[in-house]
Amino acid sequence: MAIPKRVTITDVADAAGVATSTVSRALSNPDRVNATTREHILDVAARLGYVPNPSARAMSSGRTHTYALLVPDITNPYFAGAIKGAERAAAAAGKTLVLGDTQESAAKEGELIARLGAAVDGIVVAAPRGTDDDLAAAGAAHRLALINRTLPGVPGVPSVVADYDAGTRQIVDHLVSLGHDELVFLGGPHESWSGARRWAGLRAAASAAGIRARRLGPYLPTLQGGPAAADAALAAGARAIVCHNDMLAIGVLRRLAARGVAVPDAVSVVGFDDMFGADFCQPALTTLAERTEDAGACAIELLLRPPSATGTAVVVPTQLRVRDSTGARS
Amino acid sequence: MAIPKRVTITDVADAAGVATSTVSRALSNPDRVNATTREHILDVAARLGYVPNPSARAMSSGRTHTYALLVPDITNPYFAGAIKGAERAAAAAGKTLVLGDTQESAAKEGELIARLGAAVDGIVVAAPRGTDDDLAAAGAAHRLALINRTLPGVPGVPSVVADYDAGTRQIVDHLVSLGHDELVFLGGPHESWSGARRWAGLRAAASAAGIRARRLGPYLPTLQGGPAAADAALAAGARAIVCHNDMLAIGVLRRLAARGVAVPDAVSVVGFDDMFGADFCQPALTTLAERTEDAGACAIELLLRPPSATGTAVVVPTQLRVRDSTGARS
DNA sequence: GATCACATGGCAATCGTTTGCCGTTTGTTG
DNA sequence: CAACAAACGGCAAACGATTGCCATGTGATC
Repeated sequence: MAIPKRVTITDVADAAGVATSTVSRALSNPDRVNATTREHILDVAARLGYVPNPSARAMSSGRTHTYALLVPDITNPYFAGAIKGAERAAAAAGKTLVLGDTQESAAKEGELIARLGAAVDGIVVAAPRGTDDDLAAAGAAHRLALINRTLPGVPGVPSVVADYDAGTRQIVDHLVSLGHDELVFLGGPHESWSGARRWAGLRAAASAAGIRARRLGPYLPTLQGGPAAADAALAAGARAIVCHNDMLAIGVLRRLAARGVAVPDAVSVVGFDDMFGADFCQPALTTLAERTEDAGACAIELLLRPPSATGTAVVVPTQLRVRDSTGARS
Repeated sequence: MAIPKRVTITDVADAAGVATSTVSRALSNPDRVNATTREHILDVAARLGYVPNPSARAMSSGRTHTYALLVPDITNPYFAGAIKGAERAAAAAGKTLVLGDTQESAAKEGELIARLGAAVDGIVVAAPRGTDDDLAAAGAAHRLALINRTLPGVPGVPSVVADYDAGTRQIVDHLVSLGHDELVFLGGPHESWSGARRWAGLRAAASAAGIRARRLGPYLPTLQGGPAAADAALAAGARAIVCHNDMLAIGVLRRLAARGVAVPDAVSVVGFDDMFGADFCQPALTTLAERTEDAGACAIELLLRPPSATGTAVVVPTQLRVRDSTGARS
């Protein structure tokens, strides 16, 4: 099973009777050669099955045409959208996407950035776990773009964030329209940047709407966090519960069902993310959808653009998906 | 925001007062240099923050230390496990994983193989969409490994497959023990290799157990396929339904619920994959789990190994997860 | 008809690393 | 103490592409 020797640019040049430089230009700088010559070279290249060697290309040009996407946990469906979007944007631009799983660890994240930094033209970090300083340092050494995190005061590191302000307002408006006059937020880990934004948004929106908002937690942002969170919410007399994310929300739903609490009749539950499964859990979850696919694509596009001196923060809209887990206050 | 110039092996060599070859060997061939020298070089390298340039390394050594994983649809949670496993195995070996989404298309799959083939040391194709000929050709040009597909008669292309024979036997045994004496299989697309294996296994197991097995379909292997599939199964008088995969099974569950058919009291439903969400849909789905994470890791490991002349087919076990969607025959 | 500009293609240096080969040093052995 | 081998480190040639610079040829312009 010998791997056939690869066809190099020299082979093409020889076969076409031109110099390698001409072949190179015919392929990557079409205006630089005569149309006839180019046709001929392209023909020969196609006939020989020539595929440029990316490493060699990277060596001389300095660009690898490869981008990296780092996520805290690949299996978390929340990130599947971002991965898909990034892959789509990269593929559309003829770029390659490499994927890294940081295992929710700031250390692993830093390691990956250092290791991949040399191999790619830019790195997208989704929901970064590192500190602002970590990220600023990384941003100084590599092209970086962030998803759901901003780096205030650090120019040159663009980011894409979900519009939590508008989103949380939608949540509050929805609950208010159902007759609720207070909500309980079941928070996730304190370090979570998006968690902080979600709570800040909820609090502001609640205050604007004249209803009360309380925060409990932190809880594990997973199914396993559900029981503790649900019990605490019930103990606090909650009628409207907003959860840090859908995983927790679904965990809460299960606990409520186990305890015989009717949703949405006795208690309303809202999640964040519109994660895969949010529509087929029982009852189907009302949740704030984030268009993570657009966010992923957008982050890659930010890196494809020439670096902008001023750090951009693209805001992607969010939408409340009203399903069956929210209802009129009892 | 100038990207600082990267430290090269020459810088390290100069700073350490040795030749570049020595630095190179100190890093990648430790036994070839004196321990003292190596220590010194490693120190200097660390102090300077030297990171080897992967492209340059690839140029001279021919190995990129990068592997590709191609999946039909990144957002399909079924593949999340394989992605995670592959990433884990690659990271453990100090390798980089690049990800490709073939969008369920044989053409895109072929394109990606051709484009990435030059950039990686090996490619894992999960649930390949290409024909046997396509894959054999690709396998001749690149190191390839397949997940859930075999290439009979083509040596040199190893694969990892789920143990559907044992798995379907478990399903049938489970149904039989619940008093069922026939089952209806709601099939997915005809081209699906695993679909064919699943049906073949079910049929054989059913025949061995002395119960009847019928196949309906093909249906869309998605939530959207549910209504048509469920209606057909009901029309056929099914009491035990086995679905091509969990997505379809959940679609079927929803349709049954909508039609007021009690699960598992009136009808039992079984899926394949133990996909994310199978445990929190309503009722929780009995399904055959595939350990896709192990499969992904295993596929990468097959590529990490020196090429074996004889194509291997690693079989990873499957397990039936009995939940709430199956019950005694009514 | 001389001059000039531009289009075109070739030469050769370069990117950062690996690795085959060779020279030197050092230690071992008879 | 001579002879030899092993250990170690350096030189320089690859690897396959890009790209700055130069040489040539062509047509346009005065």
